[in-house]
Amino acid sequence: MKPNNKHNLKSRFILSKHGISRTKFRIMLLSLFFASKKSLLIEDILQYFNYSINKVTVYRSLESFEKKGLIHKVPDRNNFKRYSLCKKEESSMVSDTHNHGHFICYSCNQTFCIEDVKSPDITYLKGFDIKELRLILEGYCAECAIC
Amino acid sequence: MKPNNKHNLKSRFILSKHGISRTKFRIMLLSLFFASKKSLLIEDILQYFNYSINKVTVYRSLESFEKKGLIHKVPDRNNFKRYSLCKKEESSMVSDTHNHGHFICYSCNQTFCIEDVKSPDITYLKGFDIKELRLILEGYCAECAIC
DNA sequence: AAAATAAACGCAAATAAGTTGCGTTTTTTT
DNA sequence: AAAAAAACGCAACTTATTTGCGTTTATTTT
Repeated sequence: MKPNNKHNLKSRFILSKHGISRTKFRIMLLSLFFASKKSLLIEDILQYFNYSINKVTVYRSLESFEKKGLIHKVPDRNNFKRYSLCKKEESSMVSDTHNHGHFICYSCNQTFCIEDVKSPDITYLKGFDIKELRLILEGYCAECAIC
Repeated sequence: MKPNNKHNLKSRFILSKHGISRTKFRIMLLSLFFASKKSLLIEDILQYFNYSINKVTVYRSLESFEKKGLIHKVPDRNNFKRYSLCKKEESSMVSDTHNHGHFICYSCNQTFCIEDVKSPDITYLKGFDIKELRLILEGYCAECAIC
C-alpha cells in the first residue's frame, strides 16, 4: 500500500509533536511506515526511494525516529536490522524497561508488535533484575499460513 | 574459570560425537565455552587466544558449532553477536522450531539459557504459524544485582 | 602405519553495514 | 527576513563478516 495524503498529514503531525524537522524526506519516510505494515530493512527504504536518498540520511532519520519512540529496531533471524513502526506511538524511549515483542512473517515481512510481554517465570531467575526484554517470533502470519 | 582437563576431555568427546575435527584450537575453544558461563563475543575469543588465532578460523569454528547445535547465537542489545553454550547439548539444529531464550547480564555477561519458552497467548496471533521464538532478557543477574 | 581423503587453517582480499566529519541546504525560531 | 538549529549529501573511515585458495592437520582407508 502506497502512502496517501492521510499518512502524509499524520506524519507531519507526529514529526512536529516529537520535535523532528519536517523535511520532505522524513515526512515521506514516516508515511511509508504508516502505509506499510511491514518492517523495513535499510535496503527496502533505499530501494523505495530509488536510491535517490543518501543512506547516511536514512540511518540518521531512523535513529531519530527510534530515539523518539516512533519505530523499533527488530533484529531478524539473520541479524539484519529491521525497523518497525510502534503500535502505540510511544511518548519516548526514556522509560528504562522495555517489554517489547515482535512477530515477523517469513513470507510477507509484515511485522506485528506485541505489547507488554511478560518475562517467563523461571525459578533460577529469582533475584535477577531484568531491565529489558526482547521477544521475536517468526513464522507465517495468518494470511501467509494458508498459502 | 579456566578450562581444565575435564573440559578438555568433554570437548573431545562432544566434537567427535558431532563429527567435528578435533583440532587443537577447536578443542580449546569448546573447552573455553565449558569453562565460562559467559556468552562470548568474537572479540573475547580472539583476546583469550592472544590474537594468535586467525579470526576467520574463529568464525568458521563457531559456525560449525552452531550448525551442530552446540552453541547459540544471541544478539545483544547492541546487536553484537554473542555466542553461548547450549544448556542441553542439542542433537542438532534440524528441528524446525526453536523456542529459545537467553538472559544476558549487563555487568558480568553471564548468559543463562531459558529452555522451552512459551509464546505469549495473544489473540491476534491466532492462525499464525510460529516457527521460531527468540527471547532475550537483559539486566543484572542475582550476583551483580546486589552490588 | 602409510597413503588417500576430508576437514580445518591462515592469509589476503572482497563485501557489507554502519559511522564520522564537514561544508551546504532546509527548516524552525526569533 | 535574519539568525539559529536541524537535516542533508558526499567522501572517507571503521568494523564485521565472507570468500577463495594454497597449505596444514586430522580422519579414514588400505
